[in-house]
Amino acid sequence: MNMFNPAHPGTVLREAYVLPLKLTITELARRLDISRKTASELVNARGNVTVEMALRLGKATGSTAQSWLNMQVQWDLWRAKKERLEKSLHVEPLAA
Amino acid sequence: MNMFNPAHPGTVLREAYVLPLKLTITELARRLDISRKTASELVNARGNVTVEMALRLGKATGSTAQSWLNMQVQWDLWRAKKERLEKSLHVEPLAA
DNA sequence: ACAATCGTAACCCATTGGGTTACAGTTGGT
DNA sequence: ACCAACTGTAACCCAATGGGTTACGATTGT
Repeated sequence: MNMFNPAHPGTVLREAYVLPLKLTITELARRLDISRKTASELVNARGNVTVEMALRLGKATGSTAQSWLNMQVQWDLWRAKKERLEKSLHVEPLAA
Repeated sequence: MNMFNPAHPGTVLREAYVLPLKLTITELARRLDISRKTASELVNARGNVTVEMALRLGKATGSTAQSWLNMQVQWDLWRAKKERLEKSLHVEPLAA
């Protein structure tokens, strides 16, 4: 469970849309109505997919905002696992 | 699709754990190893479930961090829909 | 009744999403 | 071959936010 390195949502965006459609960062930014900086960060797997960005991506790709946010969640959890973050938390069970 | 008002993850936490187990905010904070303030905000449906908080909740409840983050995502999307956020975004489709 | 404990407001700080600007590299037209 | 237009990104800045500490009024128990 949760075994494989999930793709960053920005990577999915690049491989499924930007590259096949030969979109430039500038054109992507224009379509999504965001700055070129934000577009650049996104497709280069820096920066995260926020709720608003997920809505933009859903609208622009015809898929759901859900799916983009889920990718982000998978990515975050994978990164947390790599950093052994969970083990570092000193948490006690709630049920007695 | 996405029809009903989802519960805030903090509300789920309260109704499924805090109330039945008669946990105080103070005790909850102690178990999760967070401040009382953060615990209070969480169970009162203010504040969001971050990745780290989801890991804490997963550990403390025996469920997955995933499920807590999914609740947060549902909540966020629901709120965005209520605020008609999606319609306010001027986005053009990526596919020509 | 008073000491301890409770939940929360006030305040502060570090992080971060995202825009604007600046800039070096590339492209295309003449 | 040159120069104007455009590309992607780094530098910088600001607003929003997660979260801790402290302060404080309310509640509890002995």
